Amino acid sequence: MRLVIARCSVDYAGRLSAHLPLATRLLLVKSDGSVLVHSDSLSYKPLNWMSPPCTLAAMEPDADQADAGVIQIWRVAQAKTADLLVISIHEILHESAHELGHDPGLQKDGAEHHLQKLLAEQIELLGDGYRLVRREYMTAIGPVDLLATDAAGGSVAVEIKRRGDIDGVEQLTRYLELMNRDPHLAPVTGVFAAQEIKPQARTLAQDRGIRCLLLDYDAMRGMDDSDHRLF
Amino acid sequence: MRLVIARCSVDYAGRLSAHLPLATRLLLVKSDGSVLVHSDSLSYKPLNWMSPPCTLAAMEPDADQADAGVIQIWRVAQAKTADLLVISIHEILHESAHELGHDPGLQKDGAEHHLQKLLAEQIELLGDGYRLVRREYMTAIGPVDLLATDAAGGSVAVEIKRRGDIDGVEQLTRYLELMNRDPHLAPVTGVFAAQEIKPQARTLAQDRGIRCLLLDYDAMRGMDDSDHRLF
DNA sequence: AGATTTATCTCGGGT
DNA sequence: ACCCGAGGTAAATCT
Repeated sequence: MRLVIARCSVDYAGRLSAHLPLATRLLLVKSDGSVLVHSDSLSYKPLNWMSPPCTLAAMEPDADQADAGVIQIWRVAQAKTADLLVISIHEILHESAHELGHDPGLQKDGAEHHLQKLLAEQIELLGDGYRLVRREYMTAIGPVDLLATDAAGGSVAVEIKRRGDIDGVEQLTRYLELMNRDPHLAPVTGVFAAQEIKPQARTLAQDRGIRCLLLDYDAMRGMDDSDHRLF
Repeated sequence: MRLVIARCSVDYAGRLSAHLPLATRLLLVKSDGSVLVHSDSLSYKPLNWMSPPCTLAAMEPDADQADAGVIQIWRVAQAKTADLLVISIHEILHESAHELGHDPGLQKDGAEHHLQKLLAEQIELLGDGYRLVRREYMTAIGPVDLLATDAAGGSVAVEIKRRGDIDGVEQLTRYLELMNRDPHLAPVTGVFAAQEIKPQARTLAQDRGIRCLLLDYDAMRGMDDSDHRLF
């Protein structure tokens, strides 16, 4: 990622044509080549930008442009469409480059993780006498979301999804098959917990003796006060 | 504007709750207090953000957080709603602040101007024998987009819009009324040219003897080579 | 992969 | 002030 603070003007020609007069702005060049032009205020979205895939070419200004005070031209072209972003740089006030690495962050599995955390804290939602053994219980083929014990002390594997689909049931089935080979755990029963369970998934689960549990996210959040005392 | 490259995790609690695991990201603090969290790829929009008006408070981590490697906590609170963004900073790799000044903002009317320029160059789209008199022909109540003459030498006033609406027809009607009082110009006929003309506008125009002309922006751009030699 | 729906939508214009 | 619709919509989800 490259950060450049520069006095520049910007022209965009594509689905519409737009122009940004000369001013000091942040130019943000991401590692995929995309470019964002940000001002110091108003809104999370850039004044102008180019989405990947695109190519950035830094060019020398021609005589006219140099006379007008331009020291460098950035030409950002979309790979597929004819969209073109041209940044005329008059002065560079700051420039730095940084290696950020890949970002693991997706808020999607954040929600699923949150659901997992909430159900771990409210394990009684599985039924009376249930107790949590551990979250992310590791097996040879991957972590089971929750491992618990029922009132009789039997092992229970819980797979948590935001939307329960057939492949979620298949996944849990593989875990159960493996875990039931372990004499320390067996017999292990399964619970398929999700905010929404598709009819096909429910049918498949019932056919395999897996219990389905609908989760009420809002109610679970309401029970949990950690949202209100977040740090 | 403050730029911070930091290893951090992010929690957002508001209309939804989301979590970003520990990774290196760009934290962008604008002068209005708003905060943007950007990763190095994918999308022009931040992974997470807080819109103004909001307040940013930098806090010391508590004992547990310090043990987990947190060196600073940013707490960004929305002024009106209960939205809260918490950034747990583990390491700061870069930090700089910059004074950008006010941004004059985006000129979006560029499309209409571009359309005017293209139609002026391709005035034959109005019909055979048409010739351009001038762009932005000045009248007492404002400039008419194009003034032309038809094959018979009669005056033609052209109003250009991106989306042709009723008020565009009204505007042209006022121009025509005024110009037809000028013995040097009269009689003046009207052409309402737009990429898209609303049915109501078309009906009104026809009722007033104004001709409607649909403009094919892409075709007109294709005819014009100045797009290809933009800089 | 293409179509459809959502969004902490944003942003403007009109009433 | 609220309502409505477009967006260089972008991005997630469904088929």
